[in-house]
Amino acid sequence: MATTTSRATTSRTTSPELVDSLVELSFAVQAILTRASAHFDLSVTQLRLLGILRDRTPPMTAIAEHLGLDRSSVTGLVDRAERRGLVARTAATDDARVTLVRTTPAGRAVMKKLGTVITSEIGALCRHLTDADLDLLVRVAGSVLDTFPT
Amino acid sequence: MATTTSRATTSRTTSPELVDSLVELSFAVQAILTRASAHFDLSVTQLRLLGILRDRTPPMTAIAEHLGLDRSSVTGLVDRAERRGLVARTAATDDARVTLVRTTPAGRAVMKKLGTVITSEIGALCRHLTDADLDLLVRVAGSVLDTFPT
DNA sequence: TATTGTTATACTCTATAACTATA
DNA sequence: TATAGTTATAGAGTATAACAATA
Repeated sequence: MATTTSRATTSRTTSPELVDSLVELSFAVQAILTRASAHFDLSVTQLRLLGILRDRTPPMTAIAEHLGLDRSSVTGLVDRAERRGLVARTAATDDARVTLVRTTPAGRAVMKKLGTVITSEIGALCRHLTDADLDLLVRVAGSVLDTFPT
Repeated sequence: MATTTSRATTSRTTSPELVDSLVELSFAVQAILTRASAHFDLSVTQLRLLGILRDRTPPMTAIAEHLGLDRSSVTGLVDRAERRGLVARTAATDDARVTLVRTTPAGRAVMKKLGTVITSEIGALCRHLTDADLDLLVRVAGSVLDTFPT
């Protein structure tokens, strides 16, 4: 399966090293996010929710699409965040079916603190990289994400 | 925040771009793992369990340490995997308290297929990178992981 | 009829606390 | 006493199916 005798010029084999590197790196970053969020009694999903609401006030359905979740899952997610005073539901004025979600001041305060912690931990993760490697990492990661169908 | 007038020579500020790049990249990889695992009715946690057992037959406690979970969580994890015929518990001969976990042929077959899918998807994620950038990514990711206290 | 959001239900994942068996 | 593993319990996260309200 790894060896293709005749293949298009645009195709190439993917090395096991690349797969392992990216997968392990993603688990390392996720571990940082999990630990930092837990410090504020949040799950990574709650962190992502607050991240989405940082500069938006989207309908429930838009949140579901962003997170790749079913709408019913987002109902519970927002329920729990709202119960803790981190977000608030508001009715849309133009369409009575739509519920908009926004962060509360408490939610924004938590995100600000969390951002500081996460930045520090990511910095520690990369502490042995040269400045040149850091720049390249940002460029390459950005290049990957730009062409990734989210 | 970006300008620090007095700081140690070993310290440096971490750019928001670096944090965003690594976090988003990790979510992209996790999304691939989630989708690929779901294709075989597995969670990412079950995938990690099978990954650990690829070349080991560890005690329950070792699995818990590897995954950063409580031992009781691993009990349920292995229960569900065993119920599906993917792993099997065996008694250790030297210490009657210890339970060893191994993959079954069915578990190894699933992992083989999953590996193919994941490799393909990671390859697609990186399809726009040059060969030089791929090498860089592997080298930098490896460098980060080598110095990361897992 | 189609869309938005919720509810009911069920399963996985996870932790804490208490327990059993063994060392 | 200490360690390995399980059980009981509780809660978060997720999906499917059915539903109400609105478009």
